[in-house]
Amino acid sequence: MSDNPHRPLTLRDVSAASGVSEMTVSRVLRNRGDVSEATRQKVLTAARDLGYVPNKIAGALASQRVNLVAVIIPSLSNMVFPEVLSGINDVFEDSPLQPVVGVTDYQPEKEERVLYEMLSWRPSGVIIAGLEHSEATRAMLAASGTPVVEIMDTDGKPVDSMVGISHRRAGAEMAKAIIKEGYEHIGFMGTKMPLDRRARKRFEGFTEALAKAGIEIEDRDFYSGGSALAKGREMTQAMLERSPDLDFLYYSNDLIGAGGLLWLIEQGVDIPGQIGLAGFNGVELLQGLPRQLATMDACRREVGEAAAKIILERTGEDSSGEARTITLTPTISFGDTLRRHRR
Amino acid sequence: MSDNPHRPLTLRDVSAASGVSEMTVSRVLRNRGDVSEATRQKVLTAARDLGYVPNKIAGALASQRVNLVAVIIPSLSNMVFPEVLSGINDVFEDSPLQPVVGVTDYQPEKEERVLYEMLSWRPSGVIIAGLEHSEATRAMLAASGTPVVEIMDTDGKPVDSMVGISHRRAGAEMAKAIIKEGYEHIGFMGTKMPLDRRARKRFEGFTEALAKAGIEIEDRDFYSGGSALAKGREMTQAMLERSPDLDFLYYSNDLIGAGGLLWLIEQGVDIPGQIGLAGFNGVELLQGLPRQLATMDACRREVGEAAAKIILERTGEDSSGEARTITLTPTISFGDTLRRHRR
DNA sequence: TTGAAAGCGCTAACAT
DNA sequence: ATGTTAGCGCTTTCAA
Repeated sequence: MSDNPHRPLTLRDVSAASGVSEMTVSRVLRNRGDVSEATRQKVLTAARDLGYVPNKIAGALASQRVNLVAVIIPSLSNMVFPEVLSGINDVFEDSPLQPVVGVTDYQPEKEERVLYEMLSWRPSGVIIAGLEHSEATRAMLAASGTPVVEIMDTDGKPVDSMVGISHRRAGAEMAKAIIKEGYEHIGFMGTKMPLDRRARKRFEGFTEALAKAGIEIEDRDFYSGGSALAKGREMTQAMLERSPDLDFLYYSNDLIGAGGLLWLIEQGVDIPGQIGLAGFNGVELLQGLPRQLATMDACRREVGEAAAKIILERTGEDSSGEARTITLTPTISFGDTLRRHRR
Repeated sequence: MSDNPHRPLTLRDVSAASGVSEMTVSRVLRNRGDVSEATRQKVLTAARDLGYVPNKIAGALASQRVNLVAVIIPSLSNMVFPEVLSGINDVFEDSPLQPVVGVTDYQPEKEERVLYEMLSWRPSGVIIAGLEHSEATRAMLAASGTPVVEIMDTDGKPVDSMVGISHRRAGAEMAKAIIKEGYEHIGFMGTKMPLDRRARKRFEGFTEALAKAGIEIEDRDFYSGGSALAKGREMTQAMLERSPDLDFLYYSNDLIGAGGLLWLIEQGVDIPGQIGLAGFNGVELLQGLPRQLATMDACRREVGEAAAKIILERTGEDSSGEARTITLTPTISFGDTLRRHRR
């Protein structure tokens, strides 16, 4: 109750227990330099017996090397980012690097705080979602002295490297496909998230491409909160009551699209004849619906992998590679809700 | 190209720029001790102008205090853990603590590695999923000298604190509800994951409760990989072809249950009259299906919140509170697939 | 192959 | 209210 009952073990303890200098113990534990097999075993045994866990805080301070990579994303509840993370994880799996995740809830101020907090641990790299950041955030990224990869979007100028798709172009491609299939009366549904810049870019690309074909969106609606599937249902019903002439519904994400799809099936609507549908993201989870929703893959896993690889290559011994830009190309999957031939 | 072109800033730089001692700069930046408003401003201005970001590695080493909490979970791709995380995040939101997430993919050896890695950063607390760990993992947890909360399960003996539900009991409760509603010919479908101990405990609780009523599971099947919704569909079809007399299907998770539900609806099966269905998890995402699947909430968010609160209270100035056990009680939601009255 | 000394950037503890 | 000194636990560098 008086003296430290549980002082954490240090190299010194292992050194004492094994009769080997701290320095040599350190070498053994890091597999650095030449150590005789005999002392090696002595040290390893002592460390194991004591249950010694090295202190990376001290190690990092002394060596000026940190194996942490900051990963900053807007959300986890959203199917998309976990998949990016899993791509990152896979690439770092057999490297010394370790991702540390921070979540911003799509709030620029929170992004700023989270980044500051993470930079204070002097990570070896930063992977951050999006290209739009506060002035201060951009300044911190630029001054961080560590490779930065902005992901998920390539419509803009990165601080350093970037990996993603063009959401403008994704929206435009979908618009072209819809037009090509002969649909003309188009409605749009999305989330009420002014801060989701990527969704907005998609929408802009979409409307611009329609405009070029002389088509305008005839109805639109935005939701926030609640279960996406249920919202998709409700919004679809409401929109079709309001605008019964629509022949195509473009949803900003697959989940609300699926809700709409389920409702339309129940109503006995002919899909994709009477009404066509498309979502966005290529959510694998939805394979197994009565019909496959048309969608466009956001290349989430590939984005994560590519970003992690960039950090890896710019962190290696040689290091200092150039800033890179990788633009992935999403492909449309037509599913059963976007017909392939004109009527 | 020769001299450090980008030496990270230190307190010393801020000290020099502001003409205030390092110690006082440190005090200002941490809001500790009395500092005159005048010097305070000088320091803050200098720090901001330089773009100084404190080095927490050095800070942590010097103060022997780390505001990191290790959170170790099996998976992110699975709807359930992100929700636990978000509960944890919320509680830590306005505290100095910061969660750091590690993923084990349900592999005990990976759990061991991840824990070791995280303990080497000397976190202020550990939140780890499950009660079953390797010998070495338990030893590390016990010796960590930091509060440990094992979450999601309370069927077993914790190293320190635990928060969760009894999966045995959850399985048993569902069995009782099914029996009470008059179903007698029961099939089970789940994931082929011997390492998901919680799913297994649910299954055991389920079969034991059935056995007490003299009922045995008449068919069972397990899947791995692929889209859960699609698998639920396929397995359900296969099982009913094999065992056409079944009148109830219990699924180990909501997603495969939803797949089964969709298929049965398409087949025009009378639900819950001819066949009843239930899943597990209370996945909010599924609100919006044509029918609401009966399920049982795993209290994911609450578990995360409670665990974070335990860490918080045991980390506070007073600290050292006792180990705690919190058993949450999941409730059945009957939805539209588990009838409320006997035929 | 092994060891000794110095110091990473910060904060605790003690002056003043 | 501010400054000084020592040292956190490790690694780097240099010496033996």
